[in-house]
Amino acid sequence: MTDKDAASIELTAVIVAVTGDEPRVLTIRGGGALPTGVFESGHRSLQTGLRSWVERQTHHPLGYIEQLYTFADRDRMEGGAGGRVISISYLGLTREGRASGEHVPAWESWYRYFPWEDWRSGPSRLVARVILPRLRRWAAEATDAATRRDRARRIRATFGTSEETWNEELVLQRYELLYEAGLVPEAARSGPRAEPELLGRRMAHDHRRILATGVARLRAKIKYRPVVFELMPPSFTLLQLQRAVEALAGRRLHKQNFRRLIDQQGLVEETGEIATATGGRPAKLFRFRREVLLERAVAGTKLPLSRSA
Amino acid sequence: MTDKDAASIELTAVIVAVTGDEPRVLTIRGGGALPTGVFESGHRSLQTGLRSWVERQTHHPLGYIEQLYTFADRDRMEGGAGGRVISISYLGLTREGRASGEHVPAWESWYRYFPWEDWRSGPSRLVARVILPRLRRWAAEATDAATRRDRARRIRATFGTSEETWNEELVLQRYELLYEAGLVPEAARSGPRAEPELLGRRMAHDHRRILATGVARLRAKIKYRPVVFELMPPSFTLLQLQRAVEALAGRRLHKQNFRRLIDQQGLVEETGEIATATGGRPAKLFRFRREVLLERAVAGTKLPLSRSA
DNA sequence: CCGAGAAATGCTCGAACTGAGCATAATGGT
DNA sequence: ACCATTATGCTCAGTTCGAGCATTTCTCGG
Repeated sequence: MTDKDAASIELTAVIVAVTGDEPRVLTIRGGGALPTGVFESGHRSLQTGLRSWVERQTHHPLGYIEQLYTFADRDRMEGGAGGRVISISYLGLTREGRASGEHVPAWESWYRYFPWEDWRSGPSRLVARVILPRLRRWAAEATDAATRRDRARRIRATFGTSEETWNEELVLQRYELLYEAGLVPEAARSGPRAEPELLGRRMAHDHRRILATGVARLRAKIKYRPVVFELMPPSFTLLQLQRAVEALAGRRLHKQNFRRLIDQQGLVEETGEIATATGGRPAKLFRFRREVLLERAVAGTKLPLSRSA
Repeated sequence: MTDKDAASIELTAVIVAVTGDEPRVLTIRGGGALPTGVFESGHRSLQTGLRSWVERQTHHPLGYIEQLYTFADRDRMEGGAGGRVISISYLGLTREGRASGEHVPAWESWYRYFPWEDWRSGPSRLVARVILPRLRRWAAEATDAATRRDRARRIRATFGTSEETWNEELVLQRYELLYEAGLVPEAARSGPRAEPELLGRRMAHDHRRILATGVARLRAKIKYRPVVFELMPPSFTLLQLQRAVEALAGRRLHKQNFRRLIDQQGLVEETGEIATATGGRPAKLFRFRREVLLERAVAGTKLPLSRSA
């Protein structure tokens, strides 16, 4: 390779936990950035490089990890030193611990960065009162009629038109639409707006985009893989489990049906113990049946297979 | 960044088409490698870099593209020149065209690389007669009892025990298991075996692993996104469509139910024309309703949502 | 001790979806 | 005209899914 084409590899982590019914993400610099570090020649693999960075910066051990996405078209060549930056991001799940370190690590609710993504108390008022009006203005101000129609369509596709059509997985598409419409601070060329954090707290570089990617991936994944359990304590009540899923999905679930779903899947077993007072009738405690991760690689088909010939 | 930590970025493409009821992948060097190139400082983005490489090497235009995975722990530092290689892979879908170029591009059936993945004519005989016996021997030869049990479990989990438990999505896991068991040539330290290509043709570097990743991703994706249509001609019969899906999934589908599924989803519309003689009664021709890609971001939930409060 | 409030659990019911397969309709070939 | 082959329509029963009623068990304020 020639020096000209060499790149520096940056590892960025989206580490998620759920505490107090809130989905949290591990941040540094007082919530302004995700844990990040350079992939060094001494690291054995991407994963080990990432683990060592996160642990160095936050003193927090990681559990489950999966690769998220690799970004390269990021437009910051500030230093001018030449050479581009490739950013490889990972999604990690863990239970919140006490993070510490010189980089001021902290667990922040991810809704602080995407306040419009929380529909747990019904349709987001922020979407209805602020975002949609502004987006519609943006759509209307296009000079080209085709562009206007296309913008309107994208607004409809990503933000839906009602609680039934809201699709909680489109986190990234929504963020990118807001970005394109110039409604998030990262996109504004001018100085800070007069509305601090109304449309979510900004983060350094493209970290908010990476976070959106992580949230979207996790919201999709909880539907077909038993990953929520990575975020739960060793034993928990079914309501606690439901609250964790709701925190991630940003939506309320039907209690009885949620329970039916869980035990149909045989993912948990009773510990035999009872949760002391949770406000009403005491609840049975359950634990995750880790064996299922080994038994079945899970996931069912959706194709109409035909029986053997 | 210090020079020591700089890396060269390699782009690798898994380009897929379906022709003659076979899933094909675009290769170079006579089928021995995937189209690859260095991500140069002149490329605007990863995607454009990839497109330019593939088009230069194969003279073939690309349609749909998505990022697959980023590999770094590849163990070839042959040149010793220092600096590592990061390999960013992409999955592309297109219709087969005449590829050409100095690199000898060619469309190869992907089952040439993974012959055990084709179950369209019932349970793979290769799996039953060759693979499972060898894997079981490998499992049995472990000295540690726990290792033996674990190997047996992994064999069961990835290869299943019958046609009903075969999971076509586990392409990567199966390849990696075979690799670990030393059954694929890439893993063998010694020279070529006496069984040319019995367990699939080998490819340069880790290209077969990348291909496995692509096949797995595509097999998963056809179930929840209308991506097959990227591989179809402008108009087609429902049987052609079914054969394409079967080619990708490596399994036979139930004809009537497949049709029901397709039109329930409203993905196609009649062109009004009739296919001339396909061996039996003439079939209606259909076209993909591209609008659906815009309308719905698709995908349904699986969470038991509760109605508005 | 009594009644209200909050949760935990059990169950039911009808609508929608799925897996399998029977039956009939068109064509080309022998 | 009969056969092989593919296209299409429809049926039927088993399962899954969305909603919601009914009961059970605790805690807490009076």
